[in-house]
Amino acid sequence: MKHAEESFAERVRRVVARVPRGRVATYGAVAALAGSPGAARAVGSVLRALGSDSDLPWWRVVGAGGRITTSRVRRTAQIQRAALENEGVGFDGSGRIRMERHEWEPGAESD
DNA sequence: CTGATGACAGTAC
DNA sequence: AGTACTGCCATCA
Repeated sequence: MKHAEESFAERVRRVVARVPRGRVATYGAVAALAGSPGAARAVGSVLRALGSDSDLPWWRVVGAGGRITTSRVRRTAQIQRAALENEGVGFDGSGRIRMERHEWEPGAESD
């Protein structure tokens, strides 16, 4: 069935919702999966405007190289890191996520 | 439609 | 390795 023209935000939410627990995806990857490669910044805007009633696992979206970029908005970085560690995501000594271990590979969701 | 903004990304120093 | 600057793209006034 054909869906109506979904906005970029709609597609982003859908992609983020697909990210399995214990895995993370970069903004760039989400943007590409949403159909607009290079729109990483736009992805950030979408996630920022989510809301408290959103069940979207926004914390599974990280910056390039597994860096937490949410520090730009607030102390959200602390919450995000706690949530990720809670899911079993490992960080290295520099506060970066071990992407080699936790980078989400679309299609290969079998763990 | 033009301009400003922003949970980014890549390059330069 | 950390900071600064530029580029890209979607949303908002």
